[in-house]
Amino acid sequence: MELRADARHNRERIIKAAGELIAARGLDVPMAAIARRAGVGVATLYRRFPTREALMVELFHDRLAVCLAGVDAALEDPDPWRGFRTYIENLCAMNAVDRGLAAAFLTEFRGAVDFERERARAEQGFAELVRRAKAAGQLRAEFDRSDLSLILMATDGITAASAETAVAAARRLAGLMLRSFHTGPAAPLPPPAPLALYHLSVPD
Amino acid sequence: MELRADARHNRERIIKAAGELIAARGLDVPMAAIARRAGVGVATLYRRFPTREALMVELFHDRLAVCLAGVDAALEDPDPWRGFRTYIENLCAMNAVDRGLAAAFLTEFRGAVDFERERARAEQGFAELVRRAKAAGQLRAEFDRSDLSLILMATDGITAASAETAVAAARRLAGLMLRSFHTGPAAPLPPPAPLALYHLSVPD
DNA sequence: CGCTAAACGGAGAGGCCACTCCACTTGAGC
DNA sequence: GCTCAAGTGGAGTGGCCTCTCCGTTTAGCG
Repeated sequence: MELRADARHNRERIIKAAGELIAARGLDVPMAAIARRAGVGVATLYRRFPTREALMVELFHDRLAVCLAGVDAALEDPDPWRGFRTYIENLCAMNAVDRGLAAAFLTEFRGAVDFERERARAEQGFAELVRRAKAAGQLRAEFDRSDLSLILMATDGITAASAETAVAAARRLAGLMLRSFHTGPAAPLPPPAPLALYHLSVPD
Repeated sequence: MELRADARHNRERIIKAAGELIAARGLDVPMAAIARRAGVGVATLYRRFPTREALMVELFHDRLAVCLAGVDAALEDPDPWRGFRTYIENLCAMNAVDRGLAAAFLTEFRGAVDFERERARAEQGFAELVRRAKAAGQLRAEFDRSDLSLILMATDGITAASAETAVAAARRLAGLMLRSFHTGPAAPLPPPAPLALYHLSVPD
């Protein structure tokens, strides 16, 4: 069934608003906040996306497309290690900026078949990236598929803790990981990131 | 003012319950759940700890003591690198098991002076550990104070994502970090951890 | 235009949370 | 063992969240 023009318009505004909010504030932004930012009522939001999860699938779809594009770009690099490295670096950088990106890569949606197919494709491309870098003798054999998840989750932990310095910290983390997985001499590290502590005021 | 015997008893039960719950389920367990597990009413909990933060300070105190003890133990190791390495490894391992530990190290309590003093002491001890390991030429000069926070936050991200495999993943992460900061030849890595994806069911 | 199905928004139901109030119970000093 | 301040538990309050109901508005077709 075709959506009416105004409905289609609102749908796009919702997706845009949700994307911005999730990128900035994390996955658990209230639905009401999304609706407000999109300039629609909550009912409209729920009519278009019957559950919170449905909205997430839609959002993650775009993120996943970005990841996939990154893999393809990396595969075109004639230098397998450089391809691998810049892919990891970019992924970490994007993850630090958009707090919904890692989730797109890391959550399995039971029932969203086309989403799952696309993710499988991204994983396959990444596997090829890994294979080539290993074959070139630049990526240690120790690198495991699961290490990508490890890196992503670790970056998540950093961005969750300190949003301001997240990009710098994520960059440094990526540098550390890459150095550890690289066979060659240690590459220079991105500068340390001044990570702030959480603050808690304890009243008397 | 002295607490009555029953009150003191309940206070201890509350601390015990809160510690167990936070270790297992993270920092945001409901106060009611803590009270239930301690076998007391919520009012009792709040009478003893007027705010959630007050309870946290109490809990973090113990955790911090553990960290401090670890630093002292590490300082006694005649091999500075081994001291540094095992300290990081232990910290990551403990952090993977107790989801409140990193928070103890990473949150600043305005107004809880003795807590802050103790944390400063832990940081100082760690700085000495770093100094020695660097002086021995085993820890790269690149290691920065903030990198400890980085490691802790990264471990947090991993344990938050997948509790079951957290210890294995934390171990591997620690291995990766240490390898990256070590001057010598690459040490073997802990085995990869099979990180599960998040699951989200999307209804039709 | 005018009609109507489609789309809309806001009020509200229901759940979970932190935190409080108060009528009842009990430890411990005499 | 009496007394009563100290201690207690559970019901209640108000806030925030997800998701629904329903009276009103509007796009778009003839």
